Amino acid sequence: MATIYEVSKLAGVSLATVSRVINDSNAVRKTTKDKVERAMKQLNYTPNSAAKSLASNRSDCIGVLVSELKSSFFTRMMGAIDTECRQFEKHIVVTSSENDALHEKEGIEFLISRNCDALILHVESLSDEYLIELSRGKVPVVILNRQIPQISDHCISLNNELGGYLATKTMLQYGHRDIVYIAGPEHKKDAMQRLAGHRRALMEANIPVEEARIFSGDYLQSGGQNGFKHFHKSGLNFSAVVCGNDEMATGVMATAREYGLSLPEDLSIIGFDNVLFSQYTYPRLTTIENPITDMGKMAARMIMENVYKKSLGTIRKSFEPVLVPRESVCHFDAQV
Amino acid sequence: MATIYEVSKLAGVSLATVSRVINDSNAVRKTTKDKVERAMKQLNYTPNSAAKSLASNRSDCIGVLVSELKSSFFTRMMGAIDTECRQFEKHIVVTSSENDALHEKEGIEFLISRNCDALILHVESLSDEYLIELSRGKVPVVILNRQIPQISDHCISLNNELGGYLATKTMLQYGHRDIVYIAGPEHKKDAMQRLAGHRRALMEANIPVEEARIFSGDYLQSGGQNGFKHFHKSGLNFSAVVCGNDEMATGVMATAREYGLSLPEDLSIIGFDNVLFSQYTYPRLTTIENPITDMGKMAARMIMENVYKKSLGTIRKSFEPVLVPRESVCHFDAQV
DNA sequence: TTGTAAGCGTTATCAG
DNA sequence: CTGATAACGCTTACAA
Repeated sequence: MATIYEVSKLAGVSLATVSRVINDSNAVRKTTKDKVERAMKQLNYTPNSAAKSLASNRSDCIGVLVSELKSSFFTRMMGAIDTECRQFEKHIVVTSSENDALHEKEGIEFLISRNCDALILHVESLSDEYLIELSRGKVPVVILNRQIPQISDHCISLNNELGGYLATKTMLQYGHRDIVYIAGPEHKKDAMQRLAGHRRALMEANIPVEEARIFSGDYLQSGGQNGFKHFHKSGLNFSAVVCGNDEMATGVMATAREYGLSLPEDLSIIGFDNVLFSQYTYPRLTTIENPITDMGKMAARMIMENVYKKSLGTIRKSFEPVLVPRESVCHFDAQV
Repeated sequence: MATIYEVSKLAGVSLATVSRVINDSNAVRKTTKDKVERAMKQLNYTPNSAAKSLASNRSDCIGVLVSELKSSFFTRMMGAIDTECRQFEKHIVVTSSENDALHEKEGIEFLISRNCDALILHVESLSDEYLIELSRGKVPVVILNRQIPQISDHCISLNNELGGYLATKTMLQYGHRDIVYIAGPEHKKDAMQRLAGHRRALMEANIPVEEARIFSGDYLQSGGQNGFKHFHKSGLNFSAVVCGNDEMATGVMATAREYGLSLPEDLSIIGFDNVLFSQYTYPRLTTIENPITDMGKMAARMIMENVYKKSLGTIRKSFEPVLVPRESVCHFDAQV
């Protein structure tokens, strides 16, 4: 590998000048710049990123921590981040925490020890306090999919409450009155916000909010299965089930069929997130779009702007979900 | 950030000694080791990875290039690689090429310029020649999901032919004789191997291989849709369709329903890969397992062994697919 | 077992 | 606009 030194010798200039043309900092006379560039090409020179990093105290790398790597949800997010970063020659170092606070902390330390210039975090278990503390530290942090008031300028978040509202509102508009809700885990903020939106929609429609019509699931397919069984056993009457996410919605689908219901005629189901497979279910799942790719993109842009001083257009920090109408919800009238 | 120099001063030893305890190389007397470790803890010291990298010419980072980031297939692979790497304090730098040769080449150069110690590649468009050339170069390479005879010791691959054989064999065992096949793109090796397996199964059953019963799809849902329509229009009789992958299988499912068939009674369908959503379809998709996580893990291990000289157990380089029986295939007799 | 000192390939601060 | 030269924080012969 050729070094900057060899380039400078071949071009007949000093190290400093070569460095300048590499980073096109300062003004360099066009002719010398050409000379240097020719030399670089001739030697097939590529800068050594470690040396660069050591000298400049910048790694041009952005750490991304996601709570789990296996879900397609996170993949979309990462893809968006990577695409955005590569446009500016930055790269991402990815790691995942298996969804518990200890691993999340470890992941963060790991990324920091890697000299990442900034961090994009999608964490669920870590406390607000820890994140507030972290964001006061040296490495810039963007927190995805979470709203922490004290550091809201570091946060990119989705209006989950509105999403929950929309989901239930949709059911109401389709004429459903007997609705049950399968919520995500109680310790997850987004789950509780989605549930709050559900409550608001009911109240707005003057339908009493009965706790017996709310089941606390786990955001996994099993949550939907258990939720459906729970409500079935309870003897409650219901024509529609609103789910905290798509995974649980598929669980409901599968279990409802086991119990002999046909979908969507006997039961309307709505999910949340619009994950990839929601369009592969049958009937295709009506759901609420979670604009995670846009959010990822904005996270990357925030860093480009704040850390690397690139100026891009405006940066959006709060996102609103919209309905994705498909076939898993149908009019109550159409049901027997 | 504390440096190794401050640690050495506090501990009253030389730089070299501190370095030794960090890398627990050579023997260091227990008492001095303790002294140094205490100093490190006290100063909250973490090594600067750029400096380490520059001095040692090692980055402790492994570049991973996948052809696309958005599919859940690749996520599983990456998750497995990451998990394995972190056990040895290595990390992965991920990037994606949008599935064309130019981007794949760029991605590789990008990773190399990042001083990755090794590369794990899942590429489809790049030629064998390029990869052979690359693997003769300086940075060690592992090629996932592809078999190149000249450099087979760099390759971790799946027996796709066997998978294709198993898929069709399954249909035969369920009594189907009128089978059509929707293949992946002709320029993809794995697609052609799977198809070859299909052919072998038919021949073994003394069923003539008719080219009219093979459709060339695109590995996407649309491939399944087009394939089904094609066969439907052709007037061919068929009770079973074997698909080159799961995405196309879902396309067939959706389109068959549009045409009024009920599944699986009117049509048996089998996929390939066992991607996440294949268990969310209805009926749940019978498919062939692609052990991509195990393959990813082995790729990581190969590097741990060859590059970082960790010795792990035996490393498996070739994998065999197995059937994942679910409900999308049923006995021909059961069909009307 | 420990210390000394010469790099590793850049960037950045001064002068000029 | 360009050139010396000192960092940057660590590894690694080589000595002791």
